[in-house]
Amino acid sequence: MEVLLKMPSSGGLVKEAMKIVESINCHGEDCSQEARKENERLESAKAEMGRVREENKRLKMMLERIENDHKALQLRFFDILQHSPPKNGAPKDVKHSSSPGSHDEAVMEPELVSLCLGRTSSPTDDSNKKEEKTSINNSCSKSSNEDDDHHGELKASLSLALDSKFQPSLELVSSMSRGNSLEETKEEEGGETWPPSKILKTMKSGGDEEVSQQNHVKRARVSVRARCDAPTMNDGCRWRKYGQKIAKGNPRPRAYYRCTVAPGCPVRKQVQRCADDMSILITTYEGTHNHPLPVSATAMASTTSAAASMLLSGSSTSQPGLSSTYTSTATTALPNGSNFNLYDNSRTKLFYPPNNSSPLFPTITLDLTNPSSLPQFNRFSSGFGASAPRFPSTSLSFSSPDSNILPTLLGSGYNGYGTLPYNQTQNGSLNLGKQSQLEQFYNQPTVPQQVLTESLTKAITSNPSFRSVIAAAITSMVGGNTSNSDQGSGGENFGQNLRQNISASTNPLVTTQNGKGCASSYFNGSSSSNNSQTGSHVLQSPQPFPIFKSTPTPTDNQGS
DNA sequence: CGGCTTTGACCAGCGC
DNA sequence: GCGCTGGTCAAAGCCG
Repeated sequence: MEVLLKMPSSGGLVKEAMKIVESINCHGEDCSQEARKENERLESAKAEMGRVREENKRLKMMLERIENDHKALQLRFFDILQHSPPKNGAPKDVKHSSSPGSHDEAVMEPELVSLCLGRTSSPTDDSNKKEEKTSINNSCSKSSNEDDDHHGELKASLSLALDSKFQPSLELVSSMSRGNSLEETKEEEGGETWPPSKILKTMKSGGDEEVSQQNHVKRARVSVRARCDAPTMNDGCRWRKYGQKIAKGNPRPRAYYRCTVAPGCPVRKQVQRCADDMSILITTYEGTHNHPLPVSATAMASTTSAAASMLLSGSSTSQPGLSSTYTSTATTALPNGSNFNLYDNSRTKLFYPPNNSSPLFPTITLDLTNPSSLPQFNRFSSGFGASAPRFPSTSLSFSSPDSNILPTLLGSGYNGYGTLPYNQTQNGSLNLGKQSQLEQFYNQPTVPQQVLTESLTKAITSNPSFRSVIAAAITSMVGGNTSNSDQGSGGENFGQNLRQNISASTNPLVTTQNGKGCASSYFNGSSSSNNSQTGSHVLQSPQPFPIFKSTPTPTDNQGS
């Protein structure tokens, strides 16, 4: 693995070394001059290595600091649990969320991956509304907890893992639920966030407890913009269309789909063409799968989960009065976008739209249409269609040109909550969104590649299941588009190498894709949307996702 | 026949 | 209260 990770080395060190090796073989009179030059190169290489060492040291310090933060948060979490009166045993659920009832669900097929989009609540009893305040994420926690009981299974919960290192995330949720967020409180007291009352009725009458567990949880919407000629994106899940509407401001109808992989799965998606560019398909995902996902669906699920987690993390930490050590220092100068710091160097950061007074359904947008405009953080997504957004929208860019961001990301402790294995650097994971950063990072001539290599090697080898997860994630980022030679060699090679060698490289997204990718053409230019949405940040992936290929959906639900 | 799509109706939230 | 809009339901029809 280590060798594989080192393969993508594309930076100056390797080149320098090659040149030095070449110089050793030189013959003739120019050798002395050449040798002098090579000496100089050697010196510069040494200097660079020194810089790398310093960087390494810096990263280690950062990691230490994050671990300390984590421990503090963990202590704080337990402290809060002890001091707050238990609500129907909810805290206990947080700690030990595995229950006999959930066990069956958690026992998954080896090729299934449990993915949680956004946050979930406890799958225990939908009538215990209060319990949900403290048992958010339990459903995913269970999966992760079960993971411990089923080593070797290809499972990856993209939400809260019960690894102790994830505890701070629970604290964040807990803190938020205790009333630091007015909106959240109102939401919870109102008792209706998602699904709507009708759905609730249906769920209750239908006796599907799994579905109703997700009530009252602030839910992120993850909107994916991608060029796609097909009616919908093939994200690996099975969807059933249950409605279609003409949305205001967009002549194209909006189609509503429901996940049918499992009978009671609450996950919905909305599909709509962009009003300004009909070739852009906007798919908005809502909810959390309450069932194992086929591997083919993990790429999208992991992507959306990562985005949702990022969004939710940001939204939670931005709540005024939040009794968390996580504070927002993100600066956004939107919409002009010249200043957009996702993170600072100290703590988990959020990127939250300035206009976030009522984040009932915060939306995060993954803009996969414009990988070429990396410095553009101000690419505003229309969110969903061209209609005025009902909810504040957050869009982020996966592709920051700032190489400094990666060390921050890698050690940012972004495992705030809504955690994903991808986010857990210190837990041997890598944020999916950061994956792209990583690719960029690799392309920087001065990056400490060895540091990264070691970190990644450690991360990957420390967690067997993570190997498969990262493979799926990387596959989703780079796997399906090997033909795009102009997309940065380092990261892509990295992904390819991983994809070819990691055990879970059987991702159907890779193996079955037939070149009908919808996102093969990139959006270049800024005409894609009028996107006047205030405070939107766009997640842009420098790599098109292989999932955006034609879907078997026979009918064109986008109308014409 | 089962699963899916289509489509008009219905409902809830929100702003005026 | 009314109208607008988004979201969902459910009957009807289609399809393999």
